[in-house]
Amino acid sequence: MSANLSERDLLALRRSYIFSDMDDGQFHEIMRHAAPVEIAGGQLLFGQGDPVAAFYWVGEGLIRLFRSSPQGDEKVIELIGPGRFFAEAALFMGGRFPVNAAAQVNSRLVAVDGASFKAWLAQDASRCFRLLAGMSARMHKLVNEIDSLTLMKGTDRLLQYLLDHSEPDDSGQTVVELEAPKQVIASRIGVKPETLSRLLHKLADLGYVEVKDNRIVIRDEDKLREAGLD
Amino acid sequence: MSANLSERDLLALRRSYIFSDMDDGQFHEIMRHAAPVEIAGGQLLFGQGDPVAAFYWVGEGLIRLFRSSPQGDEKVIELIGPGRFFAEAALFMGGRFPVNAAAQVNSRLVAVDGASFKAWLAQDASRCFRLLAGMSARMHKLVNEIDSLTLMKGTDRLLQYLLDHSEPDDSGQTVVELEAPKQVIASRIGVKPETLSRLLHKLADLGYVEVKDNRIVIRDEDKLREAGLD
DNA sequence: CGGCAGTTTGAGCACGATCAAGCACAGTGG
DNA sequence: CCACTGTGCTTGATCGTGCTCAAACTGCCG
Repeated sequence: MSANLSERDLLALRRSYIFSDMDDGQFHEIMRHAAPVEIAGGQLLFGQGDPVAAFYWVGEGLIRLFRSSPQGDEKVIELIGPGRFFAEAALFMGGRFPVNAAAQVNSRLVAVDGASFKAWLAQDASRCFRLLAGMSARMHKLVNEIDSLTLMKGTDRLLQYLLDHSEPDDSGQTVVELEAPKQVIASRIGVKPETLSRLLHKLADLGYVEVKDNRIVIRDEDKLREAGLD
Repeated sequence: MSANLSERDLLALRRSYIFSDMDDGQFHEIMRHAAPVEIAGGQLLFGQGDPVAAFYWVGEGLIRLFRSSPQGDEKVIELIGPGRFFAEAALFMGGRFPVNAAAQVNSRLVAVDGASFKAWLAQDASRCFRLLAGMSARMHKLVNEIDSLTLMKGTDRLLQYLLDHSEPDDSGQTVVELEAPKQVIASRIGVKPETLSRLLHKLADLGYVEVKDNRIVIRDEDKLREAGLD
């Protein structure tokens, strides 16, 4: 691998949870084993079961991690946006990716060579601790996911998703900009596209939200938060 | 903590994935910070949100890791039997347990002090690698769990559970001994107890299995494995 | 014997899936 | 420029899995 990484990406990686707090020498040493990757929207980056050669950091774009069933249905496990890593855990998992990864839109990634990274990790236990913490956090999210898939209904999961992704707008409103097409969001929250459509409509009818394409305005955040809904 | 651990448990721990391949000195050093824990069936070991002081190894018995909903329903995330660790990951997760843990039956555990363990880990990166591998494996299982909760129906999950837990019998039959009461297994596979009862009955009617209390004899393993069921 | 927990069985219902049609919009080619 | 096509989303009608509520049954223990 060579180091054709942009200055901007190097800076961002430098501040990431894995590589922060280290001197320039160390950082450039590991970046010698990192390479930029451009991938077009819709393309598969790797498939479940593929051998693991590297892990990735997202500079720009959106990566969809998903499982697919023999029947062709797919379940979106996670959507990975700019500034985040994915597949670090796979390095330690027997050499095979446990999920598929595809670009949702044109994306710019950085691939960090797995073997080099492991060698670099092995030099200092404190480096491992960051990784352990990152993996723990991800495990926690997975447990939450299992929790909400079993203990909650579709509506509740949608509400949770909306509240998790809501942000104050420049005009002072609380807004969710859907990061991907509705069908992908549907899979993410564990319902079919038709159902998501109906759920959004229901919330709109009840006056809780306003839906306009990918933009969802939250009318009454507190009411949503308490709502067990009917 | 003091070291009142039984010789048998020490030996077993010595061979566990975390502590194998190390000399006696190292091992006894860390075991000075381990303590035996006896817990009666039904008792709560720790609750979700409790501060993490230690992680555990099961010598004998069965521990139920679960989440509970505001409505009082609970979802069993995992059942941990003899020879396995749990809550190692929680050490790195901001100091709070992400799930509840209760003894399913009277159990004998070993609690390993978290702070001491982390200090011990920090001395050598290769120790971290074992832990990373263990956590990766657990993450993989969680992803599988999400997968089957969304992509499969109750019957399929039951079949998967049965096949995963089946063992050859002394009399040559393939048998599953349910490790816990049916209601717990039901929660584990993501259905209500009533539903599990009906599903088992259906499989029995179809001639795939024979159910007698906690003992399930698998009639035709291959047929089960292929069966998408009707 | 009565009480209790775990399990089973039954009847009805609700959530969400499925199947199918229709709509809006963008890109393409005649 | 306008049909033609494809894609994403919506809407409607129907169906099925699994939940809810309720009652009865079992084995177990006081």
